[in-house]
Amino acid sequence: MKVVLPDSSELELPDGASGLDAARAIGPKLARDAVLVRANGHVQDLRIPLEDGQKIELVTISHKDDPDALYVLRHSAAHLLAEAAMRLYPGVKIAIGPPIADGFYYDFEFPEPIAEDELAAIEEEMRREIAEGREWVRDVVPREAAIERFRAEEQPYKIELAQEADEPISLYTQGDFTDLCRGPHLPNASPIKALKLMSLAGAYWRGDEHNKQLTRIYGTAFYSQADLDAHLERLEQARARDHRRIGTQLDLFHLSDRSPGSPFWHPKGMVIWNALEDLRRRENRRRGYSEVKTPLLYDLDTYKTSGHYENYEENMFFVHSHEGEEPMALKPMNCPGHMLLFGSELRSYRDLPIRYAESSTLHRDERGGTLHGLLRVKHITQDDAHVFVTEEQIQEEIDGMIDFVRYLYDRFGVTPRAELSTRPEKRLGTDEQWDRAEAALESALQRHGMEYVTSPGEGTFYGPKIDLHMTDVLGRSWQMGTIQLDYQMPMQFGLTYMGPDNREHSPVVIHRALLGSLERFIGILIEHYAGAFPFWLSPVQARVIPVGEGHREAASALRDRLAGDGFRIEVDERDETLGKRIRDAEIEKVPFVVVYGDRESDDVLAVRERGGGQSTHSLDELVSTLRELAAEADPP
RNA sequence: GCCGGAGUAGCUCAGCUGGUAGAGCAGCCGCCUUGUAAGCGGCAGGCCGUGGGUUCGAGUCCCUCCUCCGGCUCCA
Repeated sequence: MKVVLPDSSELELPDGASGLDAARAIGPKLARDAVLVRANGHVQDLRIPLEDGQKIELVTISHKDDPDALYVLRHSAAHLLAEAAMRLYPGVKIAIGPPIADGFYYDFEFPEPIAEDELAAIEEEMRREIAEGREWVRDVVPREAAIERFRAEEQPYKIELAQEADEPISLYTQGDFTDLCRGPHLPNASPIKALKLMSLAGAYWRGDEHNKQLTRIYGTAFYSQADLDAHLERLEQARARDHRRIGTQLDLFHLSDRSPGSPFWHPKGMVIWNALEDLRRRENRRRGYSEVKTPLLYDLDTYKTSGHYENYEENMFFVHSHEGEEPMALKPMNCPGHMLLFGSELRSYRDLPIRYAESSTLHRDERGGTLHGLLRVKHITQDDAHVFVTEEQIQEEIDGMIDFVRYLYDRFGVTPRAELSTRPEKRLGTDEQWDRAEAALESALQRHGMEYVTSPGEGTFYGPKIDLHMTDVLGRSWQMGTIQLDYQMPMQFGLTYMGPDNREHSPVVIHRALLGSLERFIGILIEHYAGAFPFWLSPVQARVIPVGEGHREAASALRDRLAGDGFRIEVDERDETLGKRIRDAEIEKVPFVVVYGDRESDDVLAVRERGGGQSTHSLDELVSTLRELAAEADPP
């Protein structure tokens, strides 16, 4: 048979030859260094027979940054981990151990719980395995043989997996350890030049909290120690951008045991908060939204009608009044209030769409262990709105919202990942309604050139939705905005409008938060900018530093002049050296520093930009520069 | 909620196997009078998260609870 190499040349091989055979046919070095083969673009174990006419590409240890090469390396490292665990902890049950974005993990059920300081010994054992020259042997066996084998080894999780795996079942053996595995794997362990076990965590079998909790060991591996070092360095740098750290450093907010999950916003943090509120309010007004304010507390009947009492009760705060028997509950969402508001008057089709916007505070009693800085809080402020439309208006309305999304996120130079979630199996409404609703969402995404992934079946029971996601500095994905079509809640509240046919119709409601929660959005922004906010968002936009005591008056006058133009200006007249005050301004990421001494006047100002660039400008020039930058808040 | 880790000065962190708490930065007070990323000296600052236990003695060991961190689950 023949296979085609990347340079389009053909290689003649005996029938049944594997990727490894192909490598050997080309040269001994390639045979030694190859880690996997891509056959017609698909990652494949080197031991699997190639097929006639396949285009093959041999990937070697020199492709150390190739995602597939790292994947195989880490997958094999996971098997070494399992082998080490089996040797050090007799009786351990092994579950699954895949490679992941930055490494790998393996889930175990240990006879006794293990502690983090035991990882070092396991890691040492893994190194020993590598030093001993582990090789992987691939076997393909019938299901029953695999089950029999794992039954003999008393590995219940593997038995369960073998019962479900597609036949034929492949097994990989290294040393005296055999694992049920799809592969591919390295031919041998020698390419694993650097590895590190990172952490220990609990993880439920099959990701279901009703199942037993297993112990997960996370690790990572690379083709070189330098790559591992670089990876650890990247993690360290990411920690420096963590919004929790920057929030403290820049005096933006703090969190307290006195009210877990509820940030205390400091004056400087409030500047950013208010800038976002201004943006939200101004754009809402431009786009036909009406701002409303609805109560924070409602009686239980309201939540029973909305369905929250039944479906969301464990996340709600209940409060007792001295009056009345039943508790009230703090709203976890604005929708019930907006339903009641809509229902408070008789509505005509001529009134629609009605767009209620509100950014009041929501409270959600999140499960312990899930809170995270500003990114997961109990005190939530959304740029929320509920839009009541007729079915015919859905398309246009969604289209406007996607345009709105683009406008908002472009302000910050970020691109959220959009996810379209379509009809789940359990759902309300007719197929025709779902067809139209999904089409409306999809076509709006397409029209605005938004990239998106579709998640079939992930919509809510009451309608499809578009979610917007962003990634934090630790690589975790967070939901930001959401646009959800809802046919049900208006009906639950008995909402109607009078149609042109003089009959009552149910409106469709679109739940929509575009930035999502302001808390979360600001958290992501802090990390995105690493605290160096663009001028229009900067808590302090310029700091004036008088060189000596004699310049304080002039510096204050300059501050007053610029503040009078609406800029946020401080004077740093502390009794510190100029160098120290410059340094502090840099650390605080102040966009402009104006040094004022004997050489300066209104005609000649010494302006230092964040990062170090220096220039001289007249006051008028400076003001017009600042004006231009401030206008970024509201571009045409 | 679950697994693992951790709570020491405003912040970042030391404090080995139990013997009465320490640094840097910040703060305050002086000196210096500053020209583009840390001038010098001094002072003050702690219920060692909470409650209990072991011990002659607990920041240190054990238990409870709270909170935080990394995961898992959850996240209309």
